[in-house]
Amino acid sequence: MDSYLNGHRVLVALDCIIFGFDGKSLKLLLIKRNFEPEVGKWSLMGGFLEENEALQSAASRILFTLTGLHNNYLEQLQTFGAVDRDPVERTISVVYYALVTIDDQDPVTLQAHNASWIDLADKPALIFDHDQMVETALRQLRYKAAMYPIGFELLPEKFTVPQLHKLYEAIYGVQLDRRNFSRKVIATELLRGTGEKDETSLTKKGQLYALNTEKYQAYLNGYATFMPELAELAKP
Amino acid sequence: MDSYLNGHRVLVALDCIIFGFDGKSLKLLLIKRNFEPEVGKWSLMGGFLEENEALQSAASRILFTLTGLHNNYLEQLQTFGAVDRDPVERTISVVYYALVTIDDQDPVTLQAHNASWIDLADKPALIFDHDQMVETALRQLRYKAAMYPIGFELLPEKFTVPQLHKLYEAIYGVQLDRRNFSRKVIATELLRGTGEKDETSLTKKGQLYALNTEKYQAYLNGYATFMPELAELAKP
DNA sequence: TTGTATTGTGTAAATTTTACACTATATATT
DNA sequence: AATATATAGTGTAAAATTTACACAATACAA
Repeated sequence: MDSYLNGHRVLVALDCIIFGFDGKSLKLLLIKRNFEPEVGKWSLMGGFLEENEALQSAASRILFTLTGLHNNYLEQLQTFGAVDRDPVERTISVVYYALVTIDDQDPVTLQAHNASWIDLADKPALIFDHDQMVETALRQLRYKAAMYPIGFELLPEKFTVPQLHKLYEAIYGVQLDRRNFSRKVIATELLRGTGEKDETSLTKKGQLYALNTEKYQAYLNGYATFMPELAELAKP
Repeated sequence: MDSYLNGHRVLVALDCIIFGFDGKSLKLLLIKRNFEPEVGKWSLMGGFLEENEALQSAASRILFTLTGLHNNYLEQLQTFGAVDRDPVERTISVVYYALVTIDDQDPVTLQAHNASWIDLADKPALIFDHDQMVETALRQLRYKAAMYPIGFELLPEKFTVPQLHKLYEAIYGVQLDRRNFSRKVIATELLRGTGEKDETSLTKKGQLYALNTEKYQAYLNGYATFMPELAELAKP
């Protein structure tokens, strides 16, 4: 068998939801389009699947193009396939979401693509079905960040427990008791004390921790659930 | 803008994991292929996306073709996009999973496709990346069935609590305390007593319940989490 | 030195989960 | 008809977890 005859072949788009955290709120990397179609409107970063390119590689390429970053957390979310989702031509879009550290960005690359970090709360309306993609991605992030400690992917290498606490409040949009949260995180044994303190603080300086990478891998492989009670917040 | 020039267009396959429950164990509807490629081997039911057809509609069509059923629980799982996943031609496959009641099947349609219900524990090796699809689907089913009461989609209209209990044990592959499970399910208010009893039982006949559809909708919309503690069993 | 903001530790009440004893119903067997 | 066996259904207490909040420690500014 050489090929499937009579098959209908379609253009495969990829769109990427890029999450970041600035210490206060959850952010999205969005682009104000300086190209067709829908020039002037806001959208996710996207592209098309190329010949001899795996989906995951294509998503990785698109993320790299915009941010200059490799090896970030990048996971497939879902594929959007309404017939008229793109008025230009029938496409399906395979959507990925990425977690990146905002500081690691190359500002020149960002500016070249007319991209900026937007507070999730201030998100403008996006083109096509991109709003729905963001909604789905946030739900998936909430689920994954409860089951696995992937939130760390949004923080710099060294961080304090209060920073982690603010991150999780931002992800779930709720208040979490600071003291109970701290104890729970410490109990996971995911943190390795560095002995350093957060010198940027204006008040009491918190202890800086780094990720215990072995434990982290164990958690990713299902060794235990990171914060099971948060999974309930990943609902419609 | 009339079309995207220079874009690479690919064949979009769809594959469908169909779960069923026979009262004892979780089953998969698999086909022993009587057509090319990979004739004679086991695989999931699949097909190709057609022109002017939404992904969800295509999945629904494929499910209907095999089972004669409409309006089943059918949810998109993930898209598989390795370059060489199909040796015949480069394709990507959008995978859906369905929950159906085994009794509702049309045996003639099943036989025409050479399809049979196989115990999940006895699953033969499948073609291409279909084994991986099944593994991912089972994980997703475990997650969803913990958060939302979708397990009911696998049971007949009227069922007893012990039947539901056996179903959940089959889904998660663990023993769940019969008595605690029963109380927890009753507490969800998802069950409406019918006053009838399970006459097929050889010993004490259990009370037959039906689903409270309003509550069911509420749970699907995030009103509450069905069985949060089971979510932890949805891990690699 | 005092006031304010934040970090970090202690602890008890409330809730949920877990484990298991016991009763009830139906059929088969003696 | 009595007894044995299997499954359905109810009760309850111990264990574990979650939640709520008191209090102490650190850093800087006024």
